[in-house]
Amino acid sequence: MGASKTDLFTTEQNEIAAMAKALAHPARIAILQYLVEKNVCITSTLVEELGLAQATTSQHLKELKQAGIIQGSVEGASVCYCINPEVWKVYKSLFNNFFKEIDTTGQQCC
Amino acid sequence: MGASKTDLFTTEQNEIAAMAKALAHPARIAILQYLVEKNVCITSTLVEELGLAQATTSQHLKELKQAGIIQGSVEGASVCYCINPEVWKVYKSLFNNFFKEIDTTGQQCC
DNA sequence: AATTATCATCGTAATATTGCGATATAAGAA
DNA sequence: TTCTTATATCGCAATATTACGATGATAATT
Repeated sequence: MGASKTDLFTTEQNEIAAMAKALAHPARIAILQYLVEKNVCITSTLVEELGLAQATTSQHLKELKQAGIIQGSVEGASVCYCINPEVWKVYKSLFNNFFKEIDTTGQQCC
Repeated sequence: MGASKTDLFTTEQNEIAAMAKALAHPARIAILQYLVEKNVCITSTLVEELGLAQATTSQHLKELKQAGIIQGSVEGASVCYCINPEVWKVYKSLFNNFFKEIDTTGQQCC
């Protein structure tokens, strides 16, 4: 198979999973951290930064862009990427919500 | 390929990515939500709940257990799973940290 | 106009994930 | 003991992901 049975789950569950999937690679985490740190947008200094091939880096950027968490604008010959603040907030609040209530006082069998 | 080049990235980056990977499937999100809601530990009422085959459900539980976020204890013939509160907190704080500072006032090119 | 630099995309190889039926294992009931 | 119930694991098929070189496309430089 290899494909998730998305129809079995709620929209929210699928959304959270999709967001998590976008973050499920160290290179993509590294890209996001870099973009947050250098507030300024980056082209592909990232290629040098990451140590991955240009094609691979481009592919990871594409995934992040498709997830909506970053956006890119053409800047002459190069492309400038940066965090999409609104989507960033959505991610933030969704994960915050997800990890919120956990009642340790309830009975546990393990 | 299909395997990530983990050696290129920091331990933190690999950790966050690994955590995100554990959450990167709607069935696993559903399992965690169910375990949080029913504070009480569950065996495989989950199989009925999820609508996936028993083998598939077991596999997802295994992944969550390997990620450390849930733990299971044998309860006679059945197994009782529940959230691991400490690891849950680690996830919570790591994601919180990751999504923390974002300076929208900085100059942006997109 | 020709060359170079910066990306994106295509094609391909290696590996991982998802899903399920079938089978194994262990506990409890008949 | 034999049968049932509850899980885990094996083996397979379908698909997805990761990575890279090669090739395009476009903009800037010479």
